[in-house]
Amino acid sequence: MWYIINMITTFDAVADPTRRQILDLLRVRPHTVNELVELLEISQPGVSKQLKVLREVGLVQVRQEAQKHWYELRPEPLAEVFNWVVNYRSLIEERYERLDELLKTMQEEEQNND
Amino acid sequence: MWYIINMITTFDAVADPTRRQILDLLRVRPHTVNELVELLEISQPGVSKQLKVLREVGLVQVRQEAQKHWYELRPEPLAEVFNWVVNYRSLIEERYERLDELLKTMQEEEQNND
DNA sequence: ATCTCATATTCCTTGGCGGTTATATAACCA
DNA sequence: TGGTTATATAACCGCCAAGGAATATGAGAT
Repeated sequence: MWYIINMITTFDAVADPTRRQILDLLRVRPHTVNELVELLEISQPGVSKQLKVLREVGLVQVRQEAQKHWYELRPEPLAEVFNWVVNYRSLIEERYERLDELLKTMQEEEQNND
Repeated sequence: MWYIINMITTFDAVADPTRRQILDLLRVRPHTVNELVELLEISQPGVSKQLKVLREVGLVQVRQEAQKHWYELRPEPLAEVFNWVVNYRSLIEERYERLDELLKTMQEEEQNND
């Protein structure tokens, strides 16, 4: 008998602001847990827990060096998010372009009113 | 006295698979609630609830036509997600490129072994 | 007015999440 | 060995989300 329980996805992982913050920090360079604890504003167990989540979805990996655990980014799973949202890219930009045009039109009309 | 309560973000909105499914459907064309109910596998109140969430973050808008409510996509808020994940784009692709190179190297070595 | 169709809202249950404190583990040091 | 540093795990709490069933609202149709 199999129970499929609650597999967390990459989308879930990046939905949490703390975890995004961690990823943004690891994008710069690997950090130890304590370094992250000092940079974030949650307790050490809190950080360890979020790191565990990130590990489970494969977004980070650990390199142990004596007592220190260096966490580093594994960006690959973000491809899923990127590939999803990129489908909307043209729509997003299209609207911006239309907005640009609207603003231009308004400016021109304003000038014509002088 | 101010209570800042639980503002849902665009990231939260797209973290839910049902809501992503709705967005993907609305990307094709506007849909009524009942159309979505038939395409998704949750109850009508369930759909209405997710649409409310999407409305709150500005990802959809409604156009009412008699009893029918046409929901259509408002992609703008996705820019936030896109702009975040795009920072990782080079990292993702870099890795893929390295993988490509590795595969090429392996193939070449294999040929050399003939 | 009443009936029906389309949608929203309310109330409820279940379950998990993000955070905490306390404790365990593990590696190094003296 | 005992002590210290670094991290993980356990137990717990408060909160809210996702979904369903029942009900309300609202807009035609007759």
